[in-house]
Amino acid sequence: MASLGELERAVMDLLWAGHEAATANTLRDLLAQDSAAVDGNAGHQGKDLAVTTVLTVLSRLEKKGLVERERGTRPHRYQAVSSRADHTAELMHEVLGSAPDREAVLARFIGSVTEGEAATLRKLLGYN
Amino acid sequence: MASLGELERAVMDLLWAGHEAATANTLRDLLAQDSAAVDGNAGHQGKDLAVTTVLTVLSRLEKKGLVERERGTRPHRYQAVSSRADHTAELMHEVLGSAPDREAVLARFIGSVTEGEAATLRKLLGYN
DNA sequence: CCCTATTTCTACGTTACGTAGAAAACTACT
DNA sequence: AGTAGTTTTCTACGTAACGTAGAAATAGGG
Repeated sequence: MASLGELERAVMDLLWAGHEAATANTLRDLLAQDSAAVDGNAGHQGKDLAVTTVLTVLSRLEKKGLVERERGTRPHRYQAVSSRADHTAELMHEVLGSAPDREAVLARFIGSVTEGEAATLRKLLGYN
Repeated sequence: MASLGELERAVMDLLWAGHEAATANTLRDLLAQDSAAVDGNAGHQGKDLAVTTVLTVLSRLEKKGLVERERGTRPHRYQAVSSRADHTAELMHEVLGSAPDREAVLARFIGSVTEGEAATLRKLLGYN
């Protein structure tokens, strides 16, 4: 239920970028950043969307619980509820799910992780 | 691109069950199993679907690359291309993606894993 | 009080999915 | 071979999600 469309993801990317810096974005900010992304960026094309389009997407993201909106200030301020890393990790858990074969899944998962990441994981799992 | 609908997942569950046993399922098999699932099973309701419905779903799953169909035999035989565990692990990697913050994601992910699973992971990662 | 920026409402096109009828292809039985 | 039953293909419709945006309502600023 937490899958994102292409544009939704693009918007979340902008909001996530601001999440680190605890930035509260206005619609204008987002549109500006989006246009700026035209240069260089391979992923999303800065398609010069209508403002209402982005607004709609923001509303949908809010309904999905991914975005929080400050309604007090006049240009409302939008921000990601959680960091991209948190969100992604949550998604991973969702995918892993409550299958009866969780451990088998983890085994396969670990099997195809880079050595560097394996090292990171060892560190994270603590020294037994 | 590999997200499944409710019915698609139900069908995959049947096929995955057969995957272990290297069983090649015919449409009849699947329908029978599905009806059988009416008893007890909490998840999917054995809704007594039309045969064509299941066929359609199987075709879509085939197009998605999740199901392989033997066209030689007359009642075609359907089977999951990979085990559920493999598929799920793959999905997890897909979610983890090629983000620049892969390690951060892994950190969050590990943070919310049960102790039993953590132990499993340690084992899988080798004694370091 | 009026203009402009912002937000809300409403809506349309596309695609994925659940669902299945009609028809075609094939098997089997007489 | 002819007919009946089974299996597969083709086509299609309804719903929901998402990209997209116009029209209208709202709120500040001068």
